[in-house]
Amino acid sequence: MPEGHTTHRLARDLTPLLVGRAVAVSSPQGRFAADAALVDGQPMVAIEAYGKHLFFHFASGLSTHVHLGLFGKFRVDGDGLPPLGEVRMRMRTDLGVVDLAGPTACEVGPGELRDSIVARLGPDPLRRDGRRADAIAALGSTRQPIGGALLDQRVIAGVGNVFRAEVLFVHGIHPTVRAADCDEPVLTAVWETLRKMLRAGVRDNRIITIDRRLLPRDRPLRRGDSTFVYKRDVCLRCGTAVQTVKLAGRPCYFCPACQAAP
DNA sequence: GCCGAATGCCCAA
DNA sequence: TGGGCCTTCGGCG
Repeated sequence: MPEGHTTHRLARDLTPLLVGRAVAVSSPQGRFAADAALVDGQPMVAIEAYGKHLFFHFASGLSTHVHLGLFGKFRVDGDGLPPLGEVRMRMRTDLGVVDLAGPTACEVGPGELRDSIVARLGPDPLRRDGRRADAIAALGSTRQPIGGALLDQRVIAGVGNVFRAEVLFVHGIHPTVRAADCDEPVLTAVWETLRKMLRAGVRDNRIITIDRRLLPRDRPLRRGDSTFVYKRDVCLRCGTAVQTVKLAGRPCYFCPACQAAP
């Protein structure tokens, strides 16, 4: 379930297990073996989340960069679950074992690696240094439709296909509206809603974007309802058939009744 | 067993 | 813009 909230939650959860301890790093599956050797046994000094990227910083100045992609998963041992699959990276401390399977990226590099990755990212609404003004400037100066711009990690880091659809729904914005044509107060509100949604995602460790205050009082909620439009057949608020439009190469769900066409 | 889809993204044309 | 890659899982034979 990797959007930006996932990395921040992982940073939070893994910190007490790994940070301040010597970490044995290995690659049972093998593909990460050469890189693992570069940091094996070193003390970890910090875990950093930036958008959908994770950095495990070691005392030597080297860091492991991880991007989960669509399928990557971490697992902490001790819960007796079935095997995770091919374990690309294993980190072991005196407190336990952390396994990583299926990442898009898992590599060790110097501080410059981290900096070059971060340089490609826009502000992260979950970080203290995530500047709203930077996001608004980027949205205001792109020719992209807002539904495309929101998936662009150079504009805002950490937004994925669920949050883009849901935030546009909340503000009644049709995904094909040009970002630059939205008024600044609207873009400001979009940023603030994303921040709220992402924070809730960190708290809940899953994406639940629905807000009862935005629904008719008599609208029944079913068990499992977690979004207004994302991957739904009908709009949670009004029942109109949900449509999709391909933006940034991926289907963007929207309600044609609640989100007025441009 | 095979196929397609899935909260992502890179790269070649 | 399309294909490839990372992996799992459910639906369909």
